Amino acid sequence: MNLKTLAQELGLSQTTVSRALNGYPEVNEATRQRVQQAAARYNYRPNSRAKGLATGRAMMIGHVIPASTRHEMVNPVFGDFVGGASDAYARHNFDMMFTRVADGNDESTYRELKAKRAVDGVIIQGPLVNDARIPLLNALDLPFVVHGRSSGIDEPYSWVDVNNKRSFQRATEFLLDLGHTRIGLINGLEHMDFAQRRRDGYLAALKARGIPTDPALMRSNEMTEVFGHHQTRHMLQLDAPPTAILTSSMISAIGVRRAIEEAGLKMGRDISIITHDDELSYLKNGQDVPIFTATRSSVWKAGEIAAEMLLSQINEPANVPQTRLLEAELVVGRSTGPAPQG
Amino acid sequence: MNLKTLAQELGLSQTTVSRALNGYPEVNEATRQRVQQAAARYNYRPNSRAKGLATGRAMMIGHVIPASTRHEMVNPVFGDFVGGASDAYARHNFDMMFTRVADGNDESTYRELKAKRAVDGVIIQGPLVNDARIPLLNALDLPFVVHGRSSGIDEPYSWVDVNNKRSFQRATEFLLDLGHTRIGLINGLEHMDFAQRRRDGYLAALKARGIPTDPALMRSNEMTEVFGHHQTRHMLQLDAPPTAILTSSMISAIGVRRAIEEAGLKMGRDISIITHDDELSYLKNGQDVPIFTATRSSVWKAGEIAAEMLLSQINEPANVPQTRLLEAELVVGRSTGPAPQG
DNA sequence: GGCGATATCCAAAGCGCTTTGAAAAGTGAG
DNA sequence: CTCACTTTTCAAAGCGCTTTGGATATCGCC
Repeated sequence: MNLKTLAQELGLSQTTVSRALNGYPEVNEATRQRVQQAAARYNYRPNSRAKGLATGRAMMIGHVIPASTRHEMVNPVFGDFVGGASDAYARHNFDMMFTRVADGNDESTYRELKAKRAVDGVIIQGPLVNDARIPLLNALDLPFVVHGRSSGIDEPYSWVDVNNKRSFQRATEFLLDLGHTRIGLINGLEHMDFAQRRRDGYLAALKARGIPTDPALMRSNEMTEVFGHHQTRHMLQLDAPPTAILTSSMISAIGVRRAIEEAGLKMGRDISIITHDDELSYLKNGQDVPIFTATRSSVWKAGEIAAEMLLSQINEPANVPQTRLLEAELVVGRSTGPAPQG
Repeated sequence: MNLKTLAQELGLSQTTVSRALNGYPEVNEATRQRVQQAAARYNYRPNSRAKGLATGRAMMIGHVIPASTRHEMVNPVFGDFVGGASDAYARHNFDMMFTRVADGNDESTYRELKAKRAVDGVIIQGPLVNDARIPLLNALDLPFVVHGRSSGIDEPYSWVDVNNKRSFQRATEFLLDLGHTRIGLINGLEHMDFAQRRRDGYLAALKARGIPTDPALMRSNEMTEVFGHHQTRHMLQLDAPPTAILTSSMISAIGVRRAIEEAGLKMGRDISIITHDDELSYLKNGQDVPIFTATRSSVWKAGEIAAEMLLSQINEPANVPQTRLLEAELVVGRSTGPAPQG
């Protein structure tokens, strides 16, 4: 069923039928009813490609996923962010498109997306320090919103980010207040912008109290369970092991806990943990009382906000760029306690 | 830049330019070179909607995600499957589209996808027992492949599945051979088809050895870490606690292990665990020697296979339906050992 | 030198929609 | 009953591509 035959069926022109369905005022209310009923009866939906061609709108948002690290697509943080975004898209009748791209082909992928007019805008996830995608997309004039920020980029762009520096600074101060002075940091990959900001927060808090930093206590890598476990085991074997560990994700925190328990220590008594908690849907931090003391900020929510921002910019290109800085809350769980005496 | 102006620029007709770029033979090789170079120079890409309208192909595969359970999209199994699928799509220049759908609106969503011609085919994930989507899609005549099967559906359809029954039967037999007779089953939601098949395998193995089944040892729910932990704690408090536990996912196995360790028991000595391991990219089962003994089958790979199957059906509607049953391997890790004497 | 076959290119139609500009129908005042 | 307006409908152009059915140029061969 298409417009043409539907119009014939109704004895009307395509114009009138189209307008009736799209809510234009210049069509008699009675006719509109007739048209809508017929459309429902025949289960008519305008062909999305034809409509897109005529309107110039794709009604589609692109997400580009680097294939480099398999993890990216599969990363639970990624999943939750995308879940939130797609809620927003659904509200506006947009769809989301995923393109996996071989390593290093980002640029041509974005160019292609633009040239093909496949999407109305894109979301950038996991920005690096000095991320080349930002100047590229600005140059391409393709609407975009970044989840996170990119240190070193001067030009304006739209972003939604958590105040990573502040939240890790607060978490570190919290541990310092409990008397901890040897605090480990198990962080994400160093070239990721968020990891750098978290480290900055950690360092700032230590510096403010005149606590020296120890490179042996600062590790960064992809935040898997195994990584958390591995690094914790190493740190515990140091001559002066940490009494507290700060980690960048719940997943690695699970590994940290595992290493602690394997060492016969008790979390929250012998050694404290604070983790960043993205409030992942399938990885809840305990039921009522959180297992881990955590800096908490919902990445699902961030996805919604970023998507709404992007859609608003597509509709109103005037109000670009927009930015939004979210503050993480510091929630106290059972994984922190006063530094052990000794 | 579009075909028309590119053709003008070259002093050729749109026909020739189009054919040159699409590799048709009836164009002089020299001209083709000229055209390709010009296309590259202007960074020309055919407008995907126009192309789709002309060809009737969307070059897009749909994935519909029920919003009911937030978990769905975020579920790591989902993520890995989709990762594998998108690898296959990328090879064939297809893109993937995600539509989140409010609970219970599946039917209208699929109808709409069909009517709008938004996609060339869809993938069904997480089939239930007697899943209504299968007859619907058959009726709609929209190409689809199911990841898993649906017991109770008679009509033919294409699927890719792991031999869940057999693999859990083998795992159970393995435990029985080690002398275990009280074996717990921590399974996925009962209305999920895979959970039912796994239970069947478990029951078949017990029955073959004349071991009575105990409902107190069979639990099913969404497979979170917390669920594994919670159920294990309960089971360990029984008068006759299990000496082995079979669980349906690595994530809940982690919870199982936590409960075991909290109880002061040692995994692999006091109590054995076998888990199903989907070989999730970010949740590896140990490095060289697996942590958990596991029935192993890569869900990433399954995604690739399902996607290839769907694409082949789109190109060749004749060879429908196809099916593919994957056998899981049983890999021995450090989580199993002989049943403790007692 | 002419003829059929082949290689190369082109004009125009068509995919299914939106939207412009105009026509037809209806309305109320004079 | 007319005229000026508003309301309602329509024909046709256009979005950017593919593809059909020719047209034109080239070639081998007798």
